[in-house]
Parts: sequence; structure tokens; C-alpha cells
Amino acid sequence: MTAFSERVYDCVRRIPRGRIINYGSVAALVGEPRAARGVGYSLSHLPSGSDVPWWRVVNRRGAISTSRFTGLAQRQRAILESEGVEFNADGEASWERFGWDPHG
DNA sequence: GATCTGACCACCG
DNA sequence: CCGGTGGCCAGAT
Repeated sequence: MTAFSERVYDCVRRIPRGRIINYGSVAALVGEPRAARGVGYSLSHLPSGSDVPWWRVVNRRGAISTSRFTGLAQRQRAILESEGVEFNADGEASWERFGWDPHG
């Protein structure tokens, strides 16, 4: 557990239900604008039983970027849809409607 | 300690 | 719009 990871988790925990954010924005919020990759890595190694809503983090296009081969992507999408997030034919969600801005 | 890998993104050209 | 490049973090070999 590093300081970077903790800041990432702390940021993700503040994302309200039914909202999404992208990896780059999380990185920027924790003070590392170019560490989007690090964010993805940290979330991929979340400790079991954590209260971090990792499923609310998607890629820049608003699409799910988790591995398609583990079935994780399908699960993530299902959870998001259960929270009210809608995806278009390309599997992208609207930032206008579901994007989370920490400012308000 | 060099190199590669992975749930990524911004910046050119 | 598409492709290449560099940048960031942490773990594995």
C-alpha cells in the first residue's frame, strides 16, 4: 500500500452512486496528471473487501476498459447500469449526464 | 538494477 | 480521424 494508491482509493470513494469518472481525472485529482496508468494498476490490485467503488472508473471515452476475458467488464457494466448509468451502442456512457465533477 | 507488463492518457503530426 | 511516442505507478522476472 503506497501513498499514491491510498490517495487514489480515497478519491474513488468520493464518487457518488450513478456517476463515473475516468482514470486520467482520478490521477489529476491526486496530483499526478500523467499517472492514469498507475491508477489502473492500483485499482486492478484492490484488496478484497475494500469499500472502493472501482466500477465507477472507466476510460476516457466513457467505455469500460477492464479485461474482457475475465468477465469483469460485463460485471462492471451490470453494476453501473443498476446504478442508472446508460451505455450507447458503442458501449460509451455520456459524460454530460453521468460524469462526476469533484467540484460539484 | 534493467526490462517488461498492465483496468491509461495527453500530445503531436 | 488514426498512429506513434512519452509519461506515470507498482509488481514480476
